[in-house]
Amino acid sequence: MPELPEVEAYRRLAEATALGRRITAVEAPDPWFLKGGLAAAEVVAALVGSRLVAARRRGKLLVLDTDRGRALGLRFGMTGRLVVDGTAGVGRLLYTSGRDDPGWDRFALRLARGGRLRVNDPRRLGGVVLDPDEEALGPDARSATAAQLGAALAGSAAPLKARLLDQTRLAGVGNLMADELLWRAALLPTRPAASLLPAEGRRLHRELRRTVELLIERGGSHLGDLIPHRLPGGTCPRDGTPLRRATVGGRTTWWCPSHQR
DNA sequence: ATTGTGGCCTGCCCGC
DNA sequence: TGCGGGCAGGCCACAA
Repeated sequence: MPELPEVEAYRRLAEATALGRRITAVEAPDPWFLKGGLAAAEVVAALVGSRLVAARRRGKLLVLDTDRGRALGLRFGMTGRLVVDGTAGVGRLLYTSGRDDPGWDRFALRLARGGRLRVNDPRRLGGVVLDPDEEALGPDARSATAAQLGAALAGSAAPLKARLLDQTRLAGVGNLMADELLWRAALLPTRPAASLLPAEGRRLHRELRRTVELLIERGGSHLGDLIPHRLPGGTCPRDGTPLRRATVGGRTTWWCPSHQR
């Protein structure tokens, strides 16, 4: 599903194909997809006639800046895909259809010379905002320093995984990447966030950086080494131990009871 | 403030 | 063969 690696792929797609192009029209057929009471007419007034000048990402939020100072914020939920001129930002997403049904196009920008930038989202869990509050998000997981990661975990009795998923503390880690990261860092998801020893904190930061880069390179949050084994009967690909499954931080969580401590 | 829970959304998969 | 129930998780509202 769209976590940091997928949204980074969307960002690169938008940057490569849409920058410099003028917005000629806005298609907003689904009022539900416009968040915070936003009206389609407001989006039209803010964007039509302007030109896309930057494609940025913070966590799972994609921000498209225009030359008139307004910014479009796109969220992809669990099943949202970005498609520009018929080219999709990623191949497959886990937990969703492989089809590209036009009826699932929830929002689109028509671009000069006949192109289209659209969000195709079967489950409608994504959304659109104008001038998103980027400061409400924590530091981006790709560039977070060890000190920033430490601050995100400090003083918290919540499960480590819950804190990693808290987008206001650290932006970009979703459920699949959290399981992959903790498996690689050999840390139990249920550990109190503030219980990490200094060496464990350094290890978590090192594995966060590595995991994010690896999954961006592979092209998806579901392309980790643990993820294929997150199934009933699955075993740890490192040591063969049967994986455990439970709900942690409100999400289905899989881990190796042997090497994750 | 912190932490946990439930609901939203809907395509897909499993068992009957 | 069709049907119904459960499942997936990002995000938000709400409660304790």
